[in-house]
Amino acid sequence: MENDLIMFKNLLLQNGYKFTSSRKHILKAILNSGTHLSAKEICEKVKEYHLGLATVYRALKLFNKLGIVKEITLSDRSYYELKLFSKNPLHIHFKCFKCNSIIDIDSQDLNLDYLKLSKKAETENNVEIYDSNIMFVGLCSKCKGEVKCQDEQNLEE
Amino acid sequence: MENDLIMFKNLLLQNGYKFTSSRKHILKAILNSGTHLSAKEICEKVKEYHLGLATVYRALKLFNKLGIVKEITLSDRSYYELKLFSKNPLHIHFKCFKCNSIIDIDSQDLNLDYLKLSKKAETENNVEIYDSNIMFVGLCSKCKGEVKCQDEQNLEE
DNA sequence: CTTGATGCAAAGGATTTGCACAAAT
DNA sequence: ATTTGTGCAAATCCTTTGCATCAAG
Repeated sequence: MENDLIMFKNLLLQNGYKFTSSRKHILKAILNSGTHLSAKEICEKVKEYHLGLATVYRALKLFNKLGIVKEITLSDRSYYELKLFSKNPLHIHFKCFKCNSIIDIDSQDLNLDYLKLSKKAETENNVEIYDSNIMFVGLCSKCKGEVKCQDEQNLEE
Repeated sequence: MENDLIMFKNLLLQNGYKFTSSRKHILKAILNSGTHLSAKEICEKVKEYHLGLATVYRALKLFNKLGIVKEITLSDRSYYELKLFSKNPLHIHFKCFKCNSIIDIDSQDLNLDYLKLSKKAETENNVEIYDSNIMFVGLCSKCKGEVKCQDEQNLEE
């Protein structure tokens, strides 16, 4: 079992939760994907083990509570991505309204600015910030020039 | 009729949409509130005119398309707030996970930083940013010290 | 063994849609 | 007159829950 998985196992056990095979498979799916997945997508990735959607949701909720994954909500769906032990614990998301793709904006520079902004907001407003989300919406580099696009729906409407 | 309303009327007409009394009432409700409202809350505010929820949703979707309102999504609900002609077209939201209140963080300073961040992301990633959302999650100043809170649900769980 | 976890199906809540009717241009 | 908008209820989609059963510690 990979190192990360062992850490997650301990984290669960230390908090009084069981490290079941369902949870292991779900965790592995998220670990291996390296991106944000919806509950349904995760269910797809582990379908060989026949886990119910409800189980996936319950596991994700738990992982979110333990800080293992981060939930990002978008219009009407939620996506989950690795948060703990991730190489990029903090990052900015960009959503293209034309092709609907979501990309991670990762630059040392931007993340630093982001962090600074967060700290400033914290002190200026006398609040305690535990988490934050930034989502930019616009046209991705591919769609900027194109007239046609993989998802025409948003254009026509 | 207020000035803003006339502008909205023209905006609708110029785009081939009708300026119906339903739309007027919904628009006024948003204008007068000065904050973010859910579809249901808006429906409540205009209940004297007996508009169906579906009508409210349809109007909000249209207003969003025309850039009149901004849709912000949170966990599983959507909220709508004035965007066009608003005094604060861009601002940072903060959500307290204890009392669930959402507050607008408005400071010249922070918004400037935010804008800079957005511009930098745009050039660095070769994308076109049309809109953006920042949401911080944590403890508001009221809840920071308190043990008890108006919404206990989130504590117990 | 004991308690927490799972599967299934049913419930829930937000949003959308089909259709006949009403209202704006 | 036409075309777009509305109301209602039904349909959808994502997510949660109840309950009997199963498996981890």
